[in-house]
Amino acid sequence: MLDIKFIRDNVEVVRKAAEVKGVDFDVDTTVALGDKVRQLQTEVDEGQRLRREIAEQFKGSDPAGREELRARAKANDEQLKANRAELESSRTELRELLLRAPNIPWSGAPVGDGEADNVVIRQWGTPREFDFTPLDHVDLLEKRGWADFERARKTAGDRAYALKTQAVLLERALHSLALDVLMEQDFELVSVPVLAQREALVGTGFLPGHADEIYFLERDNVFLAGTAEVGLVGMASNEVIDARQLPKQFAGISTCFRREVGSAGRDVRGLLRVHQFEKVEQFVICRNDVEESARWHARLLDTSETILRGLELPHQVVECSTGDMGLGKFRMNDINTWFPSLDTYRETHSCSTLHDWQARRAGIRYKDTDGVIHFAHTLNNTAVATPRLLAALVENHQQADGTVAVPAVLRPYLGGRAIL
RNA sequence: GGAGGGCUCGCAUAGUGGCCGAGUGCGGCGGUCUUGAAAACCGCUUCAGGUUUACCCCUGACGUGGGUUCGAAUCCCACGCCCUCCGCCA
Repeated sequence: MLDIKFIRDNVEVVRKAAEVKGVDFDVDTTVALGDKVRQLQTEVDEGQRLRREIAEQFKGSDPAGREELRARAKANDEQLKANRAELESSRTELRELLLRAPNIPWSGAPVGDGEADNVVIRQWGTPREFDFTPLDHVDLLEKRGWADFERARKTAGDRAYALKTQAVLLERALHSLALDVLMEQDFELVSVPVLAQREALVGTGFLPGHADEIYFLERDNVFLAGTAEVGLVGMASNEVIDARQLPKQFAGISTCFRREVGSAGRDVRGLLRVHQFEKVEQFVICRNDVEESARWHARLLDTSETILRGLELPHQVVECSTGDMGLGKFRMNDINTWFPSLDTYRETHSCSTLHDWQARRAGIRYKDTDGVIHFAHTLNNTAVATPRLLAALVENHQQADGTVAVPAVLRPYLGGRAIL
């Protein structure tokens, strides 16, 4: 969400942002509606002032005066009621528009329509040369008895999976590693609720606009969150934080649910794209300062890269283009990890800076040392998301006999074993 | 699911139709005093919208929404949430 005042003062900047992000946003209508709301607000304020004035005169008036005051109050109330109703509907309409206002993207982001325009900005490691024919993760996991897809589908339907035996431990090891790395960096560990009310999803920016991608439990009027970010934003929402408590760093761990309707038929094999997965998410609330949030962006990205280096997984960091980054992002960097079976890098992490776009929706504010209240900046990045990363791990570290070499950083979580 | 109690300024509370956007205590912030600290004393201490360079000023909010009234924290209705007990349950 953008401030209506900002839009009013930066019409062309906003228009341009909508254009490069490929989103439909009517700047002129929004500004006009904003002016209308302002006008109505002034009228309502005046009507209410008059109402008060009449009430105050009432006590000191004689019976005839009181009759007159009653009549004046009645006439004023009718006008006031009409204005109020119009103000409320206009406000609602304005908010609907503002919720679809694009954040202004970073000037360094490649301008383009989508993923194809993303640019690789750095790379770590080189894809391994196998001296045997490597299996893809599905074959490998099934060969070892580490996953059962077919039976899982009996329960959960398409894209379902069940991890078994060593894969269960390996998945937990990945999350434990992520939590430990983040804890060392003073992130507060939070296991967040995954049931989310509509407001929490509006606050994060997933609604309106991405309703199709989110599971909704109609009977209870709740959604299933697609990321711990929802829970973390929800927990911070509508609060004023003491500036001295910033930055707030959270490591949110949760199960994540995604309908994947837009990707029907894509990545249907194995663990690449599933409806339910486990993720440790980095989330930061910091001051409304573009330099500070830029530093945090770099740091969140570095933490994920560090984890991947520790896991000895070749990966690329990508600068996402304006068309790929989404409505609310200022800047987005994906990390794509090498998948031998696909002969390509696939997204395993996504690091985003939202400036105050999200904080404004969710009402995340802080009181500065001078007493002024500001909307905060928020950022998020994946630390570890399984089973996709698990699939990359077993594919990259498989050996000819079907065993999997365990990177040194994971061994402490697996009883010291070097091979599974 | 059943029964009862409750929702007021960070916390605890006062306030049953105008003198209440709201008192008191605690906490927090600033100051006086002090070598420093504590104590004591003084002052400040919710958020949002409009207007404004700023100050000021105006308006709204006592869980939410409606109603009664010239006037509602206070009366009425509906809803939400919290707590306690019973039942069920990981």
